[in-house]
Amino acid sequence: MHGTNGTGSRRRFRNGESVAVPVNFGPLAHWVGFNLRMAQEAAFEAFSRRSQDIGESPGRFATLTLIARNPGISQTELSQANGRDKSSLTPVVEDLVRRGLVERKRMDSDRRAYSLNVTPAGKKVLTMMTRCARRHERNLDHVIGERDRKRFIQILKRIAAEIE
Amino acid sequence: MHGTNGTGSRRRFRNGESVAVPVNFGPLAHWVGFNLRMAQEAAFEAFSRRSQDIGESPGRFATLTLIARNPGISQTELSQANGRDKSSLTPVVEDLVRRGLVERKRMDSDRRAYSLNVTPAGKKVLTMMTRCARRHERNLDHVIGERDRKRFIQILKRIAAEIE
DNA sequence: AGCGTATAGTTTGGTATCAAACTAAGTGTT
DNA sequence: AACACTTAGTTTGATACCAAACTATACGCT
Repeated sequence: MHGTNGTGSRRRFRNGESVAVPVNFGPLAHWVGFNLRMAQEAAFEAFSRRSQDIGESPGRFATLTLIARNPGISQTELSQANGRDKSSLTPVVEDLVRRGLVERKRMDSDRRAYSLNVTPAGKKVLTMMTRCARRHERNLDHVIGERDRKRFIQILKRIAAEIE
Repeated sequence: MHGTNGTGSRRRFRNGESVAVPVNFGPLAHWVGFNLRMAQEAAFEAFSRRSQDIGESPGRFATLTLIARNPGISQTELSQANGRDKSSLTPVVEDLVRRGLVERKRMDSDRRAYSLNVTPAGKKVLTMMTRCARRHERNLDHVIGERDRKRFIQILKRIAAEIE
């Protein structure tokens, strides 16, 4: 950090002197939408850095966890649970299969659908990813504070479920 | 809504009957990162739909507000306040200028930098966008609940500022 | 069985984003 | 003044995503 000044100030000239002037966020400062985005991106970015250490991307993590917890899940079900369009999943699953972390076979009951399962190799990777995610979560917990945590998550869940 | 079932269940056969089986989210259910992402995306998506009504994109909104509140701000300062890379801003500002909502001129003090200002036409658009955003916020407030709102935003701000 | 409709997954086209390389202008040191 | 270094903004290349069009099954109705 040298030339950067976070997200909170800018340089302006005021009677011949360069001084730090705080950025005026106007109504954004009090609005949920804006702060939700900033928080999400900061958290994502932090997790991204962490998961680089084990050579994985954050997007793979939720996907692999959901497959592991729901053996035989289809891609459409998976995409819904994961909150992404099914078309976004195509390259992700392709990659996981190519790397031998996930096995994919046609369902007997519906030959259109695939049945996804985590392989033993996938389970090993998932264990590492989970450890990494837990460290990240501990970090978040620390920022949030133990007594607000539960309530905070509840509100997030309500927003995801109820907003229209 | 017909074939969809939200993000909470999947169809499975169990003794000859197709029944709804809840998706198992495993540790994701209790983790901040995952829920933060789901909430942010739901809120963004809702705001996206709203701002379509007035023919604008959500990304333009924060940008225009920040320029209006900080006349003469430079693109780099703006990108930092907005939490985006400066290169992401190039096409956005280009578009706002092209549509006559923002005026851009070189700074006298530094000929590399641009000085951004909202035009009268831009102010008109911003007024509409703000009204639209306020409706969205009222909706979020309703989901969050008035007594938790302040604390909730505080936590979001802390995450954005303190996570590493 | 045959026809129309619905569904699972892929493909395609477009947008938003970042990171790194680049250009042009500013700053500092000698 | 010459040189290296920094900084503002753009360009380029890559990734992640969505929405709509598409292909192939599957289902439902007659």
